Amino acid sequence: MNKYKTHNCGELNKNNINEEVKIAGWLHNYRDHGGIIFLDIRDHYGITQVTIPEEDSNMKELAESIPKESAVSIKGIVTPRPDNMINPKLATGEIEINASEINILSKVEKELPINVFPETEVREDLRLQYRFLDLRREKVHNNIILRSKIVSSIRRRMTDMGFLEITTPILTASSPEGARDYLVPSRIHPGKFYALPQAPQQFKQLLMTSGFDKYFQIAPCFRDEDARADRSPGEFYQLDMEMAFATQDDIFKVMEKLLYELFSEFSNKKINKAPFPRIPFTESMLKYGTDKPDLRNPLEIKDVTNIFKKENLEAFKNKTVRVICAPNISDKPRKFFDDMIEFATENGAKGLAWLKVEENKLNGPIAKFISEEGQQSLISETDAKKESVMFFIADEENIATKLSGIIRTELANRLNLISKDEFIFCWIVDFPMFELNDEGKLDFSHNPFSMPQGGMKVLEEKNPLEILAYQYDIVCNGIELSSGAVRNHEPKTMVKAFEIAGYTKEVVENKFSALYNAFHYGAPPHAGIAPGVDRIVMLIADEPNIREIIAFPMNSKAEDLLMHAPNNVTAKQLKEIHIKLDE
RNA sequence: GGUCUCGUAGUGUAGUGGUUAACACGCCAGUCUGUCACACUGGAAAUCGCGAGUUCAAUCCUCGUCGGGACCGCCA
Repeated sequence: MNKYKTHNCGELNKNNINEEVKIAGWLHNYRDHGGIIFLDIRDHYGITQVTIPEEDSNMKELAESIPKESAVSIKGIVTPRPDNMINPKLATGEIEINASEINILSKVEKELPINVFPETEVREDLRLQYRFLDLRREKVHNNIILRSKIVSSIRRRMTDMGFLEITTPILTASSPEGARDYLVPSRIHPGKFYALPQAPQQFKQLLMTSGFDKYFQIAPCFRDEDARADRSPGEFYQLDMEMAFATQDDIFKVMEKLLYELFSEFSNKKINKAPFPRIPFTESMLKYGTDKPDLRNPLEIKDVTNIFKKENLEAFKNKTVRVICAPNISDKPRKFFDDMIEFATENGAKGLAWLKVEENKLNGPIAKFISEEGQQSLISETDAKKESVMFFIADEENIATKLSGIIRTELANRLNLISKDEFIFCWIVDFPMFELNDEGKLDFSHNPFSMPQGGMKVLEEKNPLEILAYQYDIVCNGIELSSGAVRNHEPKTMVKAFEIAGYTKEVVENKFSALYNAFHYGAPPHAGIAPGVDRIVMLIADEPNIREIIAFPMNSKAEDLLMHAPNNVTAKQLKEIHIKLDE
């Protein structure tokens, strides 16, 4: 028999009545009724109520002396609760343990800095500083359990589909592209550094070249970039996967099966079935004003630039004009529209004109500047029904696109148009291979390792800005879970692509020497993707902040308040790794 | 790096140019044999983040500073 317990706190029921048992856990709550004392003992599995026999005054005194959240072990007889005292909220609600022995295993010696129960709100830095107490609280505790189950489900499903989990190095070489690296100084090689991988990108491509057909890994990734509510500073996990002799559709098929089944396993929300909609990048930017659209939002953006070219509206002249038509809101109070205008201007819009749709005409502040023909065109272009309201965004094209997206989301939120019990996945496809950077020079718009659609031929013949890549994102409810791509496995095409982006052959040879070299020895065509595990868990757990689904998260300034990282190291340690501090 | 925002008992909040700084949870003591967010009675607990300024008087107004958070930049 285990020294501390025969059963956990979630499993005893009326089948155990009259058994002598031991449970161990934390003193969750305490109710002293004078004659009778109730102790709630909580462990990872549940809560069991313990009663203290009235006649045993020593035990009563002992029980009264235990501070909440102390660790205890209790021996006693399982007894049925009186019929009218059954607690349906507890799995163990039919029984209680009549204590015969109480052992205090570890006492709480100070006042608790945060309430474990009842679960009141606590400021976040304090929660992180006392994460071991915070994690006892039901909500976060359950999130961590959920995360564990999701991760093991992912492993099982990937393995069942024939993928091999292969781990790749954590100490590797700094890579020139992308995010800032975390550097690790080398002791043996003065002045040289390892880097923590931003992703196992090159390793997984090398694995494909090594003849492994389907690879995956729950991969830790490290990027020295600032945090966001949905983005951990420093480190995060990806479901990294890659397939050899595979096309975009092969990746989509695997991910659609995985994501649909995974989300179905852990959520009761409605999920769209495969195939997920494939939306070309340019279409997404126009219709939704973003490359990560929330398809729960029924509002769509239309381009009406051409209609306004013929109209005499100064403010819209020579601008890109986009319209969002929201149904059944013409009876909203004036304040609703004023607030929307305020929101729009706060986000950088020059204004937000709006028009009510009436019987075959438009009504509102700018209606008099639009011809009857123009009004008809607007109504038919947006397919507007009576009592709709059209919102207009007019600006330089890029800004109009972005603003329309922001306003589309805000309108849907304020009008409560977004269903809370639905997951809608989609693919954004056909990203451009190149774009102009701020200095007006050509650069890779996403991943330099992506295969251009059409291969070497289009690189040689087409206007670079018109070349599309086999580059795709998977998006769910407006959250980008991942980018992926069919990789460029041909050395010559790689060199050409880099040349267009202004890099010499030497750059490819030196900076990506492992891949570039390997690809000369029979690299298979391959493709992959790497959805963020943290974001998947956030979506399923319905948590808006990433710290709620990570056991020991850093704060937004990339500090671990529990372990005090980063911290100072000794002069000796620095000397060994040949580092002099610049102060 | 920038913008916004928050900082008041252990915790979460309220509040005011002059107060005994309020409420809830927690804590301590007491009453109660059936509670399970027990109830009831009483109590302890706050240099109102820190510094400077304005003022007869600052927790409150101003400036600075420190700390937390959100967003922008950044995240191939």
